[in-house]
Amino acid sequence: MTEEKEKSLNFIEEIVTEDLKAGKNGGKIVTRFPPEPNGYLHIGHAKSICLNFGLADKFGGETNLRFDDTNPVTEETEYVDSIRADVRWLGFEWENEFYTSDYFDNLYEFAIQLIKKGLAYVDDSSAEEIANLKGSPTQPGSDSPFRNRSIEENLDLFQRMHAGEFPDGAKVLRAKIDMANPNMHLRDPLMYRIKHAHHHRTGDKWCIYPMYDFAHGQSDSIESITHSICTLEFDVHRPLYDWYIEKLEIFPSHQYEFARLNLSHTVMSKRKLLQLVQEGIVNGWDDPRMPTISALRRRGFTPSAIRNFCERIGVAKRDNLIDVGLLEFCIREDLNKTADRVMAVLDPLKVVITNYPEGQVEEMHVENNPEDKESGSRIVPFSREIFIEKEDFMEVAPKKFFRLGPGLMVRLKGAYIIKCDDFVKDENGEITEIHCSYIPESRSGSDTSGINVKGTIHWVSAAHAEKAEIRLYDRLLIVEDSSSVGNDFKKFINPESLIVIRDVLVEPSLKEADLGTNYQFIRKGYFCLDKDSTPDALVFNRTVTLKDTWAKEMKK
RNA sequence: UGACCGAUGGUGUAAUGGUAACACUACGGUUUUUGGUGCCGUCUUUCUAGGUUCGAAUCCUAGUCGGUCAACCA
Repeated sequence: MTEEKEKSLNFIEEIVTEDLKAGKNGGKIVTRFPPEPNGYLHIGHAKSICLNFGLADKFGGETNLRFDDTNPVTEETEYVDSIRADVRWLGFEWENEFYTSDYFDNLYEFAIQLIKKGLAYVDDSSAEEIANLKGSPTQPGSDSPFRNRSIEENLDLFQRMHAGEFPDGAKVLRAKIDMANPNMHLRDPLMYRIKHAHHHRTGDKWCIYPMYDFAHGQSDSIESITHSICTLEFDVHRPLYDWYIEKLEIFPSHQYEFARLNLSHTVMSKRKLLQLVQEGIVNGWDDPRMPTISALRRRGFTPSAIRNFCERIGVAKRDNLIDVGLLEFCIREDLNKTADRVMAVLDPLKVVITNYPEGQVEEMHVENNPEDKESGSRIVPFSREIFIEKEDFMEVAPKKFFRLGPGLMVRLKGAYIIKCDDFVKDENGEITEIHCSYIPESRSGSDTSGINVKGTIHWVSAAHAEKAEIRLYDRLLIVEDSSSVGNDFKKFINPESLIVIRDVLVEPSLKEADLGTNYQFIRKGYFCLDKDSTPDALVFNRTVTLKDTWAKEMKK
């Protein structure tokens, strides 16, 4: 019985389904992911990546990775490399790797064609003059004095622009459409500008570069992209996208727009992210507080959790603000099933088990993951002196406190039940040490004591523990919707977005921790080794906390 | 004061003229050697006003609210 429930399609999948049914494009579907290599990919890009590659996967098509590199002054190879790595890490493989700059010759030829058709002209106006004549959304623009040059003159001028005869900004090539069109993008948009700049791929071959609008649709067309998917703000560009394709009489790619991802408690714009990096508010693009793919990776997120998140948030056209809690849910859901459990004590309190023989060490076999029976077990040494969390002991315990306090009993995870007999305070009234006795018959796995305890706590053996540094990460901003505070977002950085704890005590097995392996520190959250870690100085990042209903209860 | 896009629980997303549902959140219960996980349950929804129709979240009209558009950026 393969009774799979028909999952409803998003509106783009519906369009594709209909196109396929109608036999459009010979039953083929080709998409593309077109980042500009001027920054790092973030979770919003992941949504687009999952959409584009997912569509091709689902309908038997192909997806190209195309670097939209038409602006030589902002684009760099460093970004190309990081983007490639991020897309692969997310689990996608592209059919072709292309660059808009691959098409500079074609684009130049397209421009000549439009000039010859009397649909493009060279304008000597300055940027300011062009802006002034453009009008405003509510006010029609007016024609440039250069609008009616002859085809011959335009051809000559454009070729001389190409040949490098003019300085930057002296002239532009514009499409001749309609200066009074209610759509600003149709008011004789710029096609080419002069930039005597070195390009990361074409070097110094060109001194004129095409604008986005004159490059994107034609690049789609050259690659026979059937469904060109972009975000909502390009909706107003679509008439122009179609205009170029129509006038050039080339393969009719079509553009479809969806609402970009907005995530709560963070910023997503490249400009703002760059600001955080440049002003040292975070420690680079992969600072685990950033919403970039590289940061999420470093923080311990998995590709499948991110893909799952992108699936859950859906695809539609209305503006949205996704609660980062959903992303946290997705990573917990994944890691719960896959991450091995280990023990680490973040805020240690010494426990002496007074009736346990001095010098004795027992090797406890502790299961790695109760959710995965295949995961086996590991050995954790137990001895007379151990450390537990300070917060797991209270001198005066409230009624439902299932942990340690005078006379109270708990199970030490994977070991014995202990009972608190006494505790030691220093001159400040601070509890420095507690004394317990253990129940020898209660050893985990062979418990004949018949004692039932409510609480189980984690611990590490004092003589065997490793020291580590732990970095606790939390949401970047204290405001939900960063768009509500605009450029003031830096005033809302969460002061607790990063808390470093040194001298954390972790169980000895973590000495062998690998980069890229996720762990659950029992009762504390999911962690992974950070790249700053060395064999002598372990560093772990907290990916996300565990759900903590007790903490919630205490807040009431 | 123009053009375009949008509006379904707290947050997202479905329902494609025929019983408004799914996930997350919140809250309760249960299980548990993680106050984790699992399982069960509860709360909460069609922007407004007209119209078409036997029947409207869905179609039409108007309004309201939100977003986008005036870079030689993409």
